[in-house]
Amino acid sequence: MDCMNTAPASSAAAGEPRWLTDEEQRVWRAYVDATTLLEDHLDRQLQRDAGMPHVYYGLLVTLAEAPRRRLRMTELAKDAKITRSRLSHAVARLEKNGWVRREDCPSDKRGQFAVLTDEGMDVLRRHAPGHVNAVRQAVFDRLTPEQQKSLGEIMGIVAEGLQPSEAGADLPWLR
Amino acid sequence: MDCMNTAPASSAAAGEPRWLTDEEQRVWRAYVDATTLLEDHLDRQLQRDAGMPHVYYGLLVTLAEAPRRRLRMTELAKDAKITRSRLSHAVARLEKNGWVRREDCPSDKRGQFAVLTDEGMDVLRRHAPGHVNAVRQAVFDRLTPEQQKSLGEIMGIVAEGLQPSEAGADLPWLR
DNA sequence: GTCATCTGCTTGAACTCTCAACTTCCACGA
DNA sequence: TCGTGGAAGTTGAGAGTTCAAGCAGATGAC
Repeated sequence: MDCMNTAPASSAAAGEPRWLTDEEQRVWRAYVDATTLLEDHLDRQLQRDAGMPHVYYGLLVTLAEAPRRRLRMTELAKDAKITRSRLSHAVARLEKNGWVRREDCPSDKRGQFAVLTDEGMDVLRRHAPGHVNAVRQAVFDRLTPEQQKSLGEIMGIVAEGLQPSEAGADLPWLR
Repeated sequence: MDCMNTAPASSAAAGEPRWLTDEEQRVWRAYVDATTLLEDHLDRQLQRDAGMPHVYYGLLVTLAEAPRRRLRMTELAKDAKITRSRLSHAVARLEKNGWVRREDCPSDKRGQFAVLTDEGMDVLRRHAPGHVNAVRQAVFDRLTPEQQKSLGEIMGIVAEGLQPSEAGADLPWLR
């Protein structure tokens, strides 16, 4: 049985679901395979060379790009597309490494800044080339310019659809 | 500083790395965001409705598609693009749920089959519609046919490049 | 002011994943 | 018939993630 494709013998109560066609299924399989392999590949590369998983590296990059190399926890979580809980644990770990430090927010006593330390910046500088290289080899070097453009558009659309409403985030009454 | 883009002040020893252009960077960011959000979304949906993460669901699907609903552990790991270790743990868990059972391989005493049970099949039948629906909503309903085709091609290329040499797997002397 | 509610962030427990052994068995050559 | 090396699979410990609960400070109604 093909559980993405074939309709079950007896149709479900909630109306016949729209199964994936064979072609859609091939696309989906390719997507799942590629993302699994790639995330695994990058995690392994960064873990080996820089001693942290890909997500953590992304956090450091985001901080490096932020003004004064600091971001409120919630902001950082939003940028990195992870939960605040996950971020809390992650920052705790990065703090142990000395790559990030927490600072209290003066204007809101509940608030915390995650701040990239100089040491964290160094780690980034040291390992950025290796990471970029891995990304290049796995993705950009294999795609034509048109495919790269396409990929960007497609992923933009998918991300857009899953964002907790980026646009209109300050217009909650419209949701 | 922009650690995927900007060259550091002092060039690295191993030759100047080829940094990502602004455009490449936008594409990569979109990719990471979309895949993070989507995997998270699917994990959450399946965890809530079916009580298992997306990867585990994928294992059940793969087994369901296999002849006699069974696959050698190594085969299953290869199909699902995960390590044998990870699979071992996963199957242990699925076995506890009664969705998969292990069987000895008669021709190779080291070998194990993972077999999808009837109960496992039922779980799949019950929750396939919800999952397909989630995938549709997040991906296919948002893309034009051309974009879907593109996505399939691109992901195929990326996956191909990261496979432990699918083609030539039986020609190890060429590696 | 004060109470209820909301927001920002953290915590601990349960679960999952990784990595490096380790066990068992197969294959093959001397 | 031994080894010896490789393959199949598992294991345990440590790291990472999730989920629900929790605390403390902000906010708004009255």
